[in-house]
Amino acid sequence: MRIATFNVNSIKVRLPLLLGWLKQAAPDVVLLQEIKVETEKFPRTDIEDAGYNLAVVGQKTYNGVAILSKFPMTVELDCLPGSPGGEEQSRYVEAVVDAGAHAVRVASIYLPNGNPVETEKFPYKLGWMERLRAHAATLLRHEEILVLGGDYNCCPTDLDVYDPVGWANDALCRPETRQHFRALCNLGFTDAVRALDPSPHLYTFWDYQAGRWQRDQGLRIDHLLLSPQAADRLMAAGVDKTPRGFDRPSDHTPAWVELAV
DNA sequence: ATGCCCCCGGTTCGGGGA
Repeated sequence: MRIATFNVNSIKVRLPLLLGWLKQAAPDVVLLQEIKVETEKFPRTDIEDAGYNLAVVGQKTYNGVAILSKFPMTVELDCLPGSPGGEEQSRYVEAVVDAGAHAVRVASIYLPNGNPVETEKFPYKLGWMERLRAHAATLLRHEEILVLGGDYNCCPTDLDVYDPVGWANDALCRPETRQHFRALCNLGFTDAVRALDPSPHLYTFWDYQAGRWQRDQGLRIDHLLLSPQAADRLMAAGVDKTPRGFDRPSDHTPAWVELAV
């Protein structure tokens, strides 16, 4: 089973690119972020015609996540548990994919950016990361094949940034952000892409500005975290850079894992 | 040093992204 995560930066604008990529890459499960559309306005039939079942948690203008699956799936959660005042931002959807002999639990995650760090946005991000860690700890007790994938808005180490010094005080690279990400991993998750490829320039995001893509000045912020049961089945993982080079691209490109399921 | 570019809503500009 191949599972990919892709921040599309607007499903409306990216629909042709996404459909072309789905046909070419043929992933079994796709975790989408930043669909930027209300649930009712998601281009459902286009995706279903491409052979995928759908779970959509949208909102107007910002955020929004979805799960595409060639296998039947059951939606389990449409927000991250533990929000103090209810969830107003669509950043989390979780489902169980029924692959016949095995069930695979997946979540599509759009973690808050957190900039500027001197505003309330940064503590909001860290609080969200703490809630994610708490929920992930609960999920691990099920001992399932589990994949938490998405845009984590976190560069785990300096190896994941084209200019670590310049980005040191950014919310994506701050020590607190990295500490929270490590705390999540240290529950027992495997950062699949990094586990199989220690090389630099393993980026998943390149800013539209300043020719960052052309210069390969990117960030690795999209991750697929595997439970021990999923990691034991890890066959391959990587970043598919091709969609970033297409016309009218997202600023992100997909990361993917292949599990022996 | 700053902004570059892109998307959104709904206008020709501001908010947000990372």
